[in-house]
Amino acid sequence: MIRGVKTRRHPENTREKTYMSQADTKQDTKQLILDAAERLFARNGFHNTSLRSITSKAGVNLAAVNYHFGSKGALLDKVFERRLLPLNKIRQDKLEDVRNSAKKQGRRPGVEDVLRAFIEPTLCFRNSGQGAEDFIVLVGRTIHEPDNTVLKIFLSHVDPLFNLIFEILQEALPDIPKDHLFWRLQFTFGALGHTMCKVDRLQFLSEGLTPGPDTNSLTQMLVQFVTAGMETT
Amino acid sequence: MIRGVKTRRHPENTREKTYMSQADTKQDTKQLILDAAERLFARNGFHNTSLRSITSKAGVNLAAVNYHFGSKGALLDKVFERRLLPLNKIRQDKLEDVRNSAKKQGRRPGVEDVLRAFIEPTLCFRNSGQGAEDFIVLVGRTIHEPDNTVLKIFLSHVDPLFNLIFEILQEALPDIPKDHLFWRLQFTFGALGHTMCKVDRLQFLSEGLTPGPDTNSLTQMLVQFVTAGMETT
DNA sequence: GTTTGATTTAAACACATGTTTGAATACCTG
DNA sequence: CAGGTATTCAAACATGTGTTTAAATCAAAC
Repeated sequence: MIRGVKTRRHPENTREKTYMSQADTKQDTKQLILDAAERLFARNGFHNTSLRSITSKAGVNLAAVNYHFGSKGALLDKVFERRLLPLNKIRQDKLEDVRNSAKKQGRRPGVEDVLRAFIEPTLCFRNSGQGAEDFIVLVGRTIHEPDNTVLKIFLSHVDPLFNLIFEILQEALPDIPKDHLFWRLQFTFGALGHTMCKVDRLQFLSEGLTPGPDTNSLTQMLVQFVTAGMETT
Repeated sequence: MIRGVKTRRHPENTREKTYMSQADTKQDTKQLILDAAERLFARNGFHNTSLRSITSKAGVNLAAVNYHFGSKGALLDKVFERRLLPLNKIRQDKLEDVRNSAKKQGRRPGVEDVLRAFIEPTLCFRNSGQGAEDFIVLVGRTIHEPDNTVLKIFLSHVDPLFNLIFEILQEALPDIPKDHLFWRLQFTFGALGHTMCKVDRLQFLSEGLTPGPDTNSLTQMLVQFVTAGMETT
């Protein structure tokens, strides 16, 4: 947990959950709040979303957020955690697959493989369940979040993964100076984050083109783009 | 002006500025507000910046913002306008230089030239005067701004330029499908916007490397990266 | 049925927000 | 100086914010 969460009657903090058959109901409320918060944070931003709009969308009482999560910031933390735990597992597994199968074959990891291992699960996560599209937009935006409190909550969930892909990229491209590689990875994160934000808002340019590509071809386009940028000499 | 700005005693709306020698003083106050707002919007975001923090940083009265600008949103509009008018002029001129000198020589515009004509003035704008660094961060963040009101204010200033570079890119790469080119340009905007945000916050990854490159080498790295991505087949 | 603890509820709290007001002040014109 | 306008100022306004409280409700345990 990042920020000191004010907890007095927070159920998570009572010694033991004595009555567990109430779990269903409580999980329901928590899920409803998480779902509503995810969507509203993604659409309006953290600071521009009120707890009242969240709870009214979720159909629960205003005090439920502070009761179940402790604070608005802790709620954001849980919104990230719920999706990022499984997503990061997938990305980490794929990245280490690329690394290991290269090592087994006595060669360097392929740049395109590394980038795809990171990008594909991220973009495909959109199609992985209700509300997942909102979450992807939320993440894409949080990368550029001005508020440091919000940014730190997010980074605490993705920092290890960012370090991992940076390591493997160094193995894939040992001849490119480390600081160059660092910035090329930043360019990649920028392109990916932007894609995550804009993928379902076709009205970016004033002309009404861009019928909105499917996830697979978008992934392919992005991987191709950043691979070329990463490998150029 | 984008949003309906509530104006009752707004000086800009009086028929004529009869007494012009007060312009100095008034401009002072407006400049002070613009400077403070630019910095605070960049650091904390639009919604997380209060008019009270702006006016207290500027050393002026709280009511000055509504008096001189009409509303908080109109202030943001002017913050963009002040910097974007000259910056867009430079970028447009450079882009049309590339286009025209190619046409004169009877060849297609060079992809790297096009991208550099857009990226170089943007990143170099950081070094162009006091507060310009803040503005660059502000723009980089606004690209991903959740709030539609804020986003529209920004887009109204950059839309023509985005269309121009898209046109010239199509001339430079006529064999690449239009929708592919569109997304590659989006990837480029994403990478550029991310760079604008992160250029002076070295603490992105947990390791403390990245001594912060100078603007020129960063420009070179980014242009090289996106050129390769744009040209790949 | 009574007790016990978890959860929900309506109300309030304390404070921050953008905006507006009317009087005071500053400044130029005649 | 007088007259008039532009600007500043302190105060208030109306509303929205995250959080807290104490009572009410609920479900299982004994």
